[in-house]
Amino acid sequence: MHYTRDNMASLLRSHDINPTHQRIEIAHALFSRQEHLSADQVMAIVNTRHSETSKATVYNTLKLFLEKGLVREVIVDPSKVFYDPNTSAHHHLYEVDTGKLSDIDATHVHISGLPDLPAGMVTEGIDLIVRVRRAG
Amino acid sequence: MHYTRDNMASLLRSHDINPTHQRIEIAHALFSRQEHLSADQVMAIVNTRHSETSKATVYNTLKLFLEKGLVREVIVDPSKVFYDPNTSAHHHLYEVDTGKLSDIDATHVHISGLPDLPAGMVTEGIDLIVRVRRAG
DNA sequence: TCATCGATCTGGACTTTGTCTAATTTCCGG
DNA sequence: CCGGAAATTAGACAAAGTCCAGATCGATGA
Ligand SMILES: [Mn+2]
Ligand SMILES: [Mn+2]
Ligand SMILES: [Zn+2]
Ligand SMILES: [Zn+2]
Repeated sequence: MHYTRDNMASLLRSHDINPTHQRIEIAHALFSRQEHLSADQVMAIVNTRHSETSKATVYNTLKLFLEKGLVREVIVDPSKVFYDPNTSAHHHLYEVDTGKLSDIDATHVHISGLPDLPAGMVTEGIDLIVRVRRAG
Repeated sequence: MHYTRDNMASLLRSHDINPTHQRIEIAHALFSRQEHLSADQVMAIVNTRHSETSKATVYNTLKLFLEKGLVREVIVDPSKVFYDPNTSAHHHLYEVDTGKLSDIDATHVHISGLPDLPAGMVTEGIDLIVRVRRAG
């Protein structure tokens, strides 16, 4: 599977998102890299060649992608949100010095002993973040 | 154990923090409530009677408490950091609709199968956040 | 008591991230 | 082509947090 802009259009349609030029570029930025990007980083990538997409559209589009389940939010840095094209169950390793964020496959990770949820509540997600730093 | 201001002064000294009026008030706000508070909330509590403590001091003091290990940061809401007077190992339950944050005792929670850390890295902490919302 | 001086506190300017809105542009069916 | 809905835009705005130069505090010792 190649992350062409045509494939991005199909991906968007399959998530019930009308594929526009800007949405395709933003999806392409995220999916072709398979990295965790902030809104600012997406903005910079999308506007490298020439300015094409406004700040408002970048924020609106990322929120739309999130609602439609195309991407996931990662809240780990107190100053900005990261958007994650990987929506399969996984956890995160965060290097606090550098801000580098990487995935931890969830298939071998087991979490047990969590208490029952409060009545009438349903789990939206379980985020596990391993914060690491250089030894010394 | 009563959370008097005198006890706050001792607590601060035991963490190598010079106990000033402002620091005692801020510590008292956190420890007497045993709640997760944002900087803004601390500011409001400390200045209820009459304005005593500036924004800069609230932020500086919370950062100092964090460095000295007196409180812990909880990063769960994309728009603000929460400060936690409970520094024992525990996890968090976050109600995404209301913003309500509560503790999950870690003694019965087991996490297994995490991969080895990258070489030269040491764990600073493992944050487990259960995000919940109203069913329906 | 009083002067001194390092530590602390302060107002307010500034930055960054994100939101909002009214106006414009694009897209598409008829 | 035309009309309307959907999408995009610039830029004003808001909230959280940082920074700094100057004011203040409070322990010390003359
Ligand atoms: Mn282009
Ligand atoms: Mn008071
Ligand atoms: Zn990820
Ligand atoms: Zn807690």
